[in-house]
Amino acid sequence: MESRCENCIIRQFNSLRAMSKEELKQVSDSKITRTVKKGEPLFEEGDKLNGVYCVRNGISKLSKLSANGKDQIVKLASKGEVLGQRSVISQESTNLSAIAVDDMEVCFIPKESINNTLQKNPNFTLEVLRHMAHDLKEADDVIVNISQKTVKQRMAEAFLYLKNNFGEDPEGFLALTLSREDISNVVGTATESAIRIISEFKKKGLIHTSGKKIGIKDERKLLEMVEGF
Amino acid sequence: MESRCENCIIRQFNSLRAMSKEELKQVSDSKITRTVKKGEPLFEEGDKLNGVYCVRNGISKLSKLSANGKDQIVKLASKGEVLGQRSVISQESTNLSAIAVDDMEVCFIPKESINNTLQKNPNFTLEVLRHMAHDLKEADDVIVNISQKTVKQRMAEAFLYLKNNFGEDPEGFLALTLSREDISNVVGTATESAIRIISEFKKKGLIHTSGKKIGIKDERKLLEMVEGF
DNA sequence: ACAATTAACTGATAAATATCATATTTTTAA
DNA sequence: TTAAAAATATGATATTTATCAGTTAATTGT
Repeated sequence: MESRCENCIIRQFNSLRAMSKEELKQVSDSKITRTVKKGEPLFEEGDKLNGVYCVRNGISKLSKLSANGKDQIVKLASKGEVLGQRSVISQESTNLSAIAVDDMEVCFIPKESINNTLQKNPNFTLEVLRHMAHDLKEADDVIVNISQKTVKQRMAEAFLYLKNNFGEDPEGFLALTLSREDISNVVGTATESAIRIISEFKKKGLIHTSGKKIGIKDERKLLEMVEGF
Repeated sequence: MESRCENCIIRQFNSLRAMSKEELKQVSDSKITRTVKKGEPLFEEGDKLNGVYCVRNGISKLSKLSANGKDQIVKLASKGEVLGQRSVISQESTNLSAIAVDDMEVCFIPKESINNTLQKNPNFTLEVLRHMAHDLKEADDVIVNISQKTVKQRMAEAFLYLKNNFGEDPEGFLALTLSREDISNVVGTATESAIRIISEFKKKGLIHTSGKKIGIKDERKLLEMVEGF
């Protein structure tokens, strides 16, 4: 199970690929592989992080608690994503909680290895910067979506997002199964509203469900709905 | 009017301060100072940027057009901020428009100077990274605010934000005067709703107005409103 | 396997917000 | 300076969304 970063394919998907052999070796020697059970936190809002987490398997939700007690899910991170980077870079406590949605396997990399490389290897820093630029662009899109689209449109968008990013299982259901509450926290609405819209979409033949599993039936119509037709 | 970056105090407020003398010299030689009149764009959504803009004076709104034809203002940038960085770094067209809210004075810095330094000076890259980490954190906060707070709470927050970031004029009005429409685009609501809430806040003695100028009268109560009391 | 807990669902209603219509004020440009 | 255009303002109403109350279904731990 335990293995060397140098041989880890996951690395190809994130900024660690810009590390030199030497640097990777150091990371590999200091990293700790950890499994996290569904529902358990990797870290929580306000924690001081002593390193970053590289996701090898499973999916984590990044969320922030609001004053009224509801969580808002800001991002769903899967294989290859590095979590906690922002906090380590700005040397502040995290503003987000990371909780496993699936059973996860992650590598913890102490911040020293990261900071060292950030200071010495401009390629690595630039690579991290590019990733963060991408995240920021996505965050801007989320802001516009949330404030300008209806809950129904955002729900449709969420289903398409889940299909495009996490795929479908052999029976045609979304591979990532979220609870209704998690869905409502992604979309930013009340859980009852999310459930109601799921029922409505089902009646209209846009999706089908089985237990908490949801499958997309009419992608075209969902897309039109997102666009506002 | 025209001056050398080496002597520019604005630089202290942004990542350019991490540049070496040599690098600054190159920037200074290639930069172009430009004035932008109120309402004119620095750049528009979809443009390919050939460089970044360093704000010397005035204020710019960064916004994104949504499908329903409304703008969402994602950020207000003032003296010292560098605009267009993300686009230059990720080598994509911008996802935001930058439009002058005030008369502005900006320096255009060709992307070559920036990219050169990004590749060679890890301190500079790290500095840019830190700024972007900060922006990303703020964006996350905006997402949570928009999805979890009422329009009234966000209006109250917007006024406090304007006071804290742009200050007040001698008569106690917010130094940055935005149109009602711009305010609604910051908050993410219909213009009529924004106007209605301004009237309500006025009646309740939270703010006072004179034409389009708005002044904060009861900061404490506004704060309580943001917190949800 | 089953009681207990939690999640999913539905209806009724209230609250928040958007939209449309229209009046008034302010700004702009000829 | 003044007519035209744009921005601000307010009322009436429709729509969207949240909240509360209660039911049914699914999960979990023993």
